[in-house]
Amino acid sequence: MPKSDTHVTMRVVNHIRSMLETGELQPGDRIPPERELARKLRVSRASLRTGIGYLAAMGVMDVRHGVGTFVENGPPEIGKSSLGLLGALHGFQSWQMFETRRILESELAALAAERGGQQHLAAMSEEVAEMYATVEDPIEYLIHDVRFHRVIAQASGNPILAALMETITSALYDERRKTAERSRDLKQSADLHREIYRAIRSRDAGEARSVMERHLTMAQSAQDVEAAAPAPSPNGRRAKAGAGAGAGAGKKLSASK
Amino acid sequence: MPKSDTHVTMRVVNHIRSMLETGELQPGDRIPPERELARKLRVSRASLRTGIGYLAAMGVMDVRHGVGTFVENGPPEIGKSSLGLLGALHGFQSWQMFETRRILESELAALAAERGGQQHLAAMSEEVAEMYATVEDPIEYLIHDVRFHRVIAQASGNPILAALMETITSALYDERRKTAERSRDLKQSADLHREIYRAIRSRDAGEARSVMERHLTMAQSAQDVEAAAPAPSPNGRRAKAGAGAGAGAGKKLSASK
DNA sequence: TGCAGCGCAGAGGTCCGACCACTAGAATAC
DNA sequence: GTATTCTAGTGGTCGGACCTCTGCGCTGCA
Repeated sequence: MPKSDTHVTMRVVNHIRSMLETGELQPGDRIPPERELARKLRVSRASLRTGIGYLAAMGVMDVRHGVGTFVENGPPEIGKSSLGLLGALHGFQSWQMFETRRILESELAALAAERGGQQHLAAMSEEVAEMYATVEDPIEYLIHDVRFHRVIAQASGNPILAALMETITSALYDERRKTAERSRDLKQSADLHREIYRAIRSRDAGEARSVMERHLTMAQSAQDVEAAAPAPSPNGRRAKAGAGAGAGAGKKLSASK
Repeated sequence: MPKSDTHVTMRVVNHIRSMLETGELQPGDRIPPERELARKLRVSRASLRTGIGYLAAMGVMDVRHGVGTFVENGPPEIGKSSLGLLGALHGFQSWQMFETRRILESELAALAAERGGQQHLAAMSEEVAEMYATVEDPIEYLIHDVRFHRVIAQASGNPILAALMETITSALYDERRKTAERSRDLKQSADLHREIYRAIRSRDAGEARSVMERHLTMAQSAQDVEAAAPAPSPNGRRAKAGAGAGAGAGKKLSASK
């Protein structure tokens, strides 16, 4: 962190922070224009922008060119866009991301079984049905797959865990999407999701956890196999394979919103 | 985030990013002075600083006033300083953080039991001994407590999980420190840590997981009690404000650097 | 009346050039 | 030899000009 409490830019961050804590600023709210706010806080516009940029980088603010700056409204995200950079820097491996995901989601499923409400169960059921309906369309299938897992995260009642899962998942998303196009056995995958749903519905936390773990373990090995296999000719994209000493982990994950 | 590929500031981020991926920049390396780099990239110094600020906010760069800008060298950190802001924004609850920590650390302990090396076991043993030696000094004890958990995280062999744990832990650190001063039963705590160590040493993943979970559950309830009972300063809101001129998220905790 | 298009106002994005503040190491004084 | 001061270099802040984007009211044609 390049800031301390003596830095001018920190004055901005602290100001916004306190406004957040006192509820003076609510999610979705718009903050005053930069020029105006800068005058009010007695800082230059440049410094103000530094502070806002810091907050934006952390997913607290949402800056829209030509429109204004708003307090982030969507679900919490923790370092979502940073994982790619960090991965390149520290050489995160694909298996480490999968392992993390497996752990998080397994516990998420267990918690969902304990705390999930009717609306969550209904949403899960819906997504499972959609998965069965799209077993022939990998792209569409993936959408419902992601949504299913997201509902579970919400059902867990722990937004922090949900945010962490979202972080990992989005980093893995690009790779998943590449292999998704040639996925097989979506029927089998849908069956597993259905099993997870049933375990959660019957409030069986242990079962939910173990089935989720089985599902993700299978998904990982499936993807490993498909990623290692030579990329099909019609698809120009090259599977990443094991690059030598380079960072072998998440490369390009979307940073746009 | 507020950037897309057309933005000038993104050119900076992408440039650094690619230098990271190709290994042209290594952790600890210093990047050229702002004025020079700005000229080289054909962007203004202001834009360059915006990009660097973005990277710094994510823990990729380390900017030191009067010295230079470096590629972060220490262990990976994911959104460490952001959790406080996000918490204020989305209203994270203390129990949610504890729950997350319990889950992460339990699995971390299990993985450490499976993969921990001799050096990790030695370090754990060391910290346990130090804990016993400082049962009368809560402040000192806490240092070794934190270090013990950190060693386990390293021993897990999964830097992503370790980084997530660090994120949660540092967010809890402030509260922990406050109650630490009036902690009792440190002997009992040390005993539990010793149990964890022994489980890991004997490669008993299940035992390590369950003891760790027990430890953290106890720690949570202990802190809840202590935080609720003696309230020197009655403020209705979450403990956070107060003391120093600058609150800020967890800062002085890192060991290396 | 309907609506496609123009144009303006306001917001963020970029740039410049000057100056301030901090750090580390060299130069100096004791 | 050690303590102090000076200085070069680097990030931090400033303010003010100008660019670009977005939203929306106004215009003008069908």
